[in-house]
Amino acid sequence: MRILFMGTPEFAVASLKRLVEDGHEICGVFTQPDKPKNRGHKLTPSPVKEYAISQGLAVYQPQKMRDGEALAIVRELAPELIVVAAYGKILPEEILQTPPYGSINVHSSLLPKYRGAAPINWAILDGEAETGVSIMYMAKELDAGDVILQKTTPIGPEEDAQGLTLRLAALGAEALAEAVAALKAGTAERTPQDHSRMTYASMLSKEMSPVDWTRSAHAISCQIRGLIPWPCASTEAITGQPMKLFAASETGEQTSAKAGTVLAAGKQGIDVACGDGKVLRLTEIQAQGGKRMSAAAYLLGHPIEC
RNA sequence: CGCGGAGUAGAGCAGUUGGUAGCUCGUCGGGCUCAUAACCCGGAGGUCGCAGGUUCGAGUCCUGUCUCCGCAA
Repeated sequence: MRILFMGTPEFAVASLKRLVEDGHEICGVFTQPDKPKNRGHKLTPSPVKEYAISQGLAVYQPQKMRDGEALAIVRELAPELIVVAAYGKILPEEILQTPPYGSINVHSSLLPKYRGAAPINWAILDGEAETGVSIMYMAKELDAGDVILQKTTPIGPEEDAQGLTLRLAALGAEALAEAVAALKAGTAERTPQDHSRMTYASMLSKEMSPVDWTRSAHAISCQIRGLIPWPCASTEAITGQPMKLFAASETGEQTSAKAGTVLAAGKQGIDVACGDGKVLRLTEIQAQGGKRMSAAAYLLGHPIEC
């Protein structure tokens, strides 16, 4: 099938790659314009752009979607189908309706839950037991279109958002391949979402980082895992300075110590008392100006008395 | 040229006003113990990111360069 692909981050690369490998004709790739990122404000191309170029695909990076220019490009490319995966721009209906097969989206949640920008993170933050991917037709309202198919996967008790993103990217590519095949065969289903059950996964922000130790050990574990790789949970409870938290495990032990108290610091990690009387063991951390490292390694150079 | 921090043993860190390179852990050998992530004794392991410069002498001061990290985006 002749497909126009739109996507930006690493998550979208898996889907684009699958379409290429399945032998579809990718007539063009839309991705966000290169942005000044990192130190030194270096102009950085998106992962999708890098992959597209490596495959010799035509890349388009329109600044605006509504000034007519993007629409003109789409009409000229004349795709049979538009596939969108984490593109990061809202597309006007004129564009969505241009291809004969319409426009479909790879979304990393079980719609109607977690519409919006950060569905993977919020599924973990909320302590969900499972999540998945949805392939749906794109509608005017964000992530509200009819669903073609979904795939479900359990969330591991120690899994963080970064690892889950990788798994969902692969699962999404798999689902996308099936959906495109079904569309081509004319057997694609079309199930409207139950809009009364929809939830919205808002963008993450740094304000979500500080750990409130009066919450339960499990809730804090979810917070740590859900905010990786950005903005990351942080606490000043250990040294008085903000410290990023990358991994922790619930020990199951009970304590009567006040929430936020450091109970022990050793090879296994740093044990901190939580609000529900349980103990959370921090195992991977990053001090200011330092690298991400195991709690044990950190303690070798920064002894903690307790 | 957005602001700032850091490169020293396998890992994490210290190193004062330039003067024999240290600590904790790990590792290797030996000992103790019913046993252990415990304890005791001993050993190995570093061109101090790289390249120049100042000096009798540079981990330390100066210049350049590479890499990494935090903030900001």
